[in-house]
Amino acid sequence: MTYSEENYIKVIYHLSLVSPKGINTNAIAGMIESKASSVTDMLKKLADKELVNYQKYQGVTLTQKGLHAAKMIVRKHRLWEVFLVEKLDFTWDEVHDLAEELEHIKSEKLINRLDEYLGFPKEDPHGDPIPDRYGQLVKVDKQLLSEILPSKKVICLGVKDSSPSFLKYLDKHQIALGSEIEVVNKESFDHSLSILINNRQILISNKIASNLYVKLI
Amino acid sequence: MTYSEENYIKVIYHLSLVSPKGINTNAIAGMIESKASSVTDMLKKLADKELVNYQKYQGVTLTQKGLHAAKMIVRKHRLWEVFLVEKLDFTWDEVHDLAEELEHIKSEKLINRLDEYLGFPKEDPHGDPIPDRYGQLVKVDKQLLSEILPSKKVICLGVKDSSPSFLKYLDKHQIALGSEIEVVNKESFDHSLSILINNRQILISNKIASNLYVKLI
DNA sequence: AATAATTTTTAGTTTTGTCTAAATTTATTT
DNA sequence: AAATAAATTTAGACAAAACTAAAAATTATT
Ligand SMILES: [Mn+2]
Ligand SMILES: [Mn+2]
Ligand SMILES: [Mn+2]
Ligand SMILES: [Mn+2]
Repeated sequence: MTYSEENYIKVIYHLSLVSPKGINTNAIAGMIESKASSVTDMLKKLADKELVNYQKYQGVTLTQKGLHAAKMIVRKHRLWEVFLVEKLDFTWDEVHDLAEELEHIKSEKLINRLDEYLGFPKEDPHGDPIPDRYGQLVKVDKQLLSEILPSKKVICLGVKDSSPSFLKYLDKHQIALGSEIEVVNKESFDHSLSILINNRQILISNKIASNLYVKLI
Repeated sequence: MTYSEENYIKVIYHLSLVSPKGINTNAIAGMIESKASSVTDMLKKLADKELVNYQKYQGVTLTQKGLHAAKMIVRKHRLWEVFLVEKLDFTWDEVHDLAEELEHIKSEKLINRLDEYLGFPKEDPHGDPIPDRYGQLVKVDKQLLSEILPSKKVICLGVKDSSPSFLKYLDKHQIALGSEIEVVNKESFDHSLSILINNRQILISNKIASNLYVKLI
């Protein structure tokens, strides 16, 4: 598999988690920052290699083989992110782009050794699950903070958006994975939230709240 | 710089160390396992980017810019090799091919953090020097074992050939970096050597001896 | 100095992955 | 059910990096 093929497979995988039916050409083009015609070309190639099920105009799904390949790329991406944060002291907003490169290094042995070296982590620095060497992953039950009712207490488990700007916002407000948050009030007009975190009460917008994964304590 | 351009620059650098005059098209083609015509095409491109000095039929040399780029690639290659051996328990015969991939990961910050994490090593697992972040490298005075006179004692510093087959040969005969070797006898007919290592006397061919770097104790 | 051998370059293709523009299919409105 | 809009595919082109075969330049040999 080429670098480019791997990126397509990974994007189709991520889109499949959100909408389990056939994935649109345009959705893929959007994620990969290319044009629909380029996507069509690639889908034919991936179908030839039996990595995707593709029929003209009908969208695309991963085959078993494609799904496994995708999980292995995600595994590599997330293990490298853990390495960068845990061992090389990178911050959680710095690692994604680097992992985009590192995820294409082709060696099962390397990634399994890295996994072992890191102590077989189950989650990456953004709270996303890391598939094991067989593609198995632990699905933790999480909700978006925006869905939590007032007076409930939650613990922060992960982020939906892992862009540097969002992560830096969280750092600034001292919201980290593991933080305890109490929803004090929900504003019905704009769906903003008053939350209690680290004994301080702060106001966050709905956009923030709908990008934070939490679970009830 | 593309993956391929980086490989060419690195090969020209390695060839320059052996013969400091202009590097031949064919020599490059041999190292990179491509054809002379492909090399000519690439040399034009590298000259456009001011990474090499190139004039038709006159061979090629690295510019200052090209030399620095080459050293940074070699730095990355060798630091990754150290990482794989020191942290992930790879053997010295397993790491070269992996480092060929890892050396293309583009991040100064990553490589400088890795350098720090590894304790700023001066040499890679094969005894080759690691350029620092400015391209500076410590040149250790070493000779080939084949040039050592009988009855002299040396310490093993590195390998010239770092192919898995040669490295495995050394492992099998318990010759490692740091090993003490005494040259007992040199056979004038085939230039093979009798050496004393780990209190055992063994016979090694000239080919082996001329791929082992040593220094007199 | 002329010829032969070797090396290097040029010319013309190929493959991969991308693009634009046009054509086709599917979905949405009127 | 047409007509219109949107999504998707096809056709044709291009750049990167490789190739083969032929031409040109350099080097070695007679
Ligand atoms: Mn990431
Ligand atoms: Mn992540
Ligand atoms: Mn190496
Ligand atoms: Mn090495």
